[in-house]
Amino acid sequence: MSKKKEDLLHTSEILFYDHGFHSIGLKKIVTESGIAMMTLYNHFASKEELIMNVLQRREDRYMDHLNFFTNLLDEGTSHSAFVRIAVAHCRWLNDYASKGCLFLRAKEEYGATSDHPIVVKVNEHKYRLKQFIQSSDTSRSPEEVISLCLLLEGATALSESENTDTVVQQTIKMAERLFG
Amino acid sequence: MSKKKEDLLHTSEILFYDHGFHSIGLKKIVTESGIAMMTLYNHFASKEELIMNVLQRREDRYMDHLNFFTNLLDEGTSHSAFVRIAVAHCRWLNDYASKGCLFLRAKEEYGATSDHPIVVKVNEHKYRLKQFIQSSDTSRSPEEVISLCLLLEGATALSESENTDTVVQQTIKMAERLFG
DNA sequence: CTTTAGATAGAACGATCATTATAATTACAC
DNA sequence: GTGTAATTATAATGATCGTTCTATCTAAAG
Repeated sequence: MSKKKEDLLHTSEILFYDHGFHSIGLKKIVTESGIAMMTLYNHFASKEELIMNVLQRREDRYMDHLNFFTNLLDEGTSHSAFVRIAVAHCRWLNDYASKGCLFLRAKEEYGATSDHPIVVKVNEHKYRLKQFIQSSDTSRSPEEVISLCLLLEGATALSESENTDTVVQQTIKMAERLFG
Repeated sequence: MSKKKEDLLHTSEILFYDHGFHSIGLKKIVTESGIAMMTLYNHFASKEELIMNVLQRREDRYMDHLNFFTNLLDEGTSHSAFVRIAVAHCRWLNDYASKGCLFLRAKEEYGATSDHPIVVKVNEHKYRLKQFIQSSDTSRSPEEVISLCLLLEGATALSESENTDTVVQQTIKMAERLFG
C-alpha cells in the first residue's frame, strides 16, 4: 500500500467521521493531506470508491480490535464470551468511536437506494459482526445475540450525547447482568 | 400555522429522514411540495432554520407520543414506568423511526462546531428525554436512567440493520428483565 | 544519463448548491 | 371593487461540488 494512499485514507476517515460524507469535499481532503487532487484520483476512481475503502479499512481495524481484546480477556477472567465482546467494544468506543457508528452514518447518508454499494457494504458489516457474536458462543440463542447487538449499538449511539466513560461503565454492568 | 408552511415541514422531514440533510437540496423540497421557492424563504429564513423547525416539530410529536402511550399503558397493566416508556418508544420506532434517530443524524452532519444551533437543539432534545425518563419514576437511580436511555438508543440504531419487529420484541423483553 | 512512472499545481468542466431579485399573479379583507 | 398581502415562475447570483485536462516536475531504476 502506497504511503500517499494510506495518508488519504487516514485523513478521509477523520474528516468523514467528524463532519459526514456529503459535507466533506475532496478538495478539503487533499488540502488536509497535503496531496494533489490527481494523486487521489490515481488511487481511487471516485469519491464513492474512496468512501468504500475508508469503510473497509475501518471495518478491518474494528474486527481486529474485537478479536484481539476478546482473546486477551479470555485468560484469567471468569467473563463469558458475550461480556468480553461488550468490554472490547467499549474499549473501541472509548478510543475511536465516541461520535457514533461510521457505518450507520454512511448508510443513512446514502440510504436512498438499498442496492447502493455503500449501503450494501454497511449491511455486510453488520451481518459480519452478528456472525462474530454468534460464533463466539454457539450456546447462545438468537435472542441473546440480538440483545448483545442492541447493547453494543446502544452504547455507541448513547455516547454521542452522554459522557463516554459513564456509558462504558453502564454498558459493562448491563452486559454482566444479561450475559454474566 | 399556514398550510403551505406545514406542507413544507412535512415534506422536508420525510426527505431529510430518507436521504440526510446535506444531500437534500431546497429545490427538491419545493418541487416535491409543489410550492414555490420564494414561499419557502418567506416562511423560513434559511435552510438551517428550516431544519431547526423540522427538528422542533418532530421532537414535539415524539414527546407527545411518549406521554400519550406511557399514560395509556398506565391503567390495567403491572408494568413499571420504565417498561412503559420502552414499549411506547418501540411503538414510535415501529411507526415512524425505523431508519435511525433524526436528531443524532442531524448532530452528526453538523457536528463540526459544538455550538452550532442544530447541535445545540439536538443536545437539548436528548437532555429533555433524559429528564422525562428520570421524572417518570423518581425512585430510579441515575444508573438505571442511563440504562433505559441506552436501551432506547440501541433499539433505534439496531432497527436500521435488523428487522424492526425482532428488535421491538427483544427490547421489551430486555426492559422487563432490567426494570420489570 | 536516460527512461519511466508517479506526483505536482492550476485551470477548466458542467452541475448543483443556497440565496436573492424581479415581476406577474392570485387571494382575501375592508 | 379596491388595496394589501401572499404566492407564483423565472432568472440570476456567487460559491462549491466531483471530475478531468494539461503540463511541469520529482524520484527511482535500468
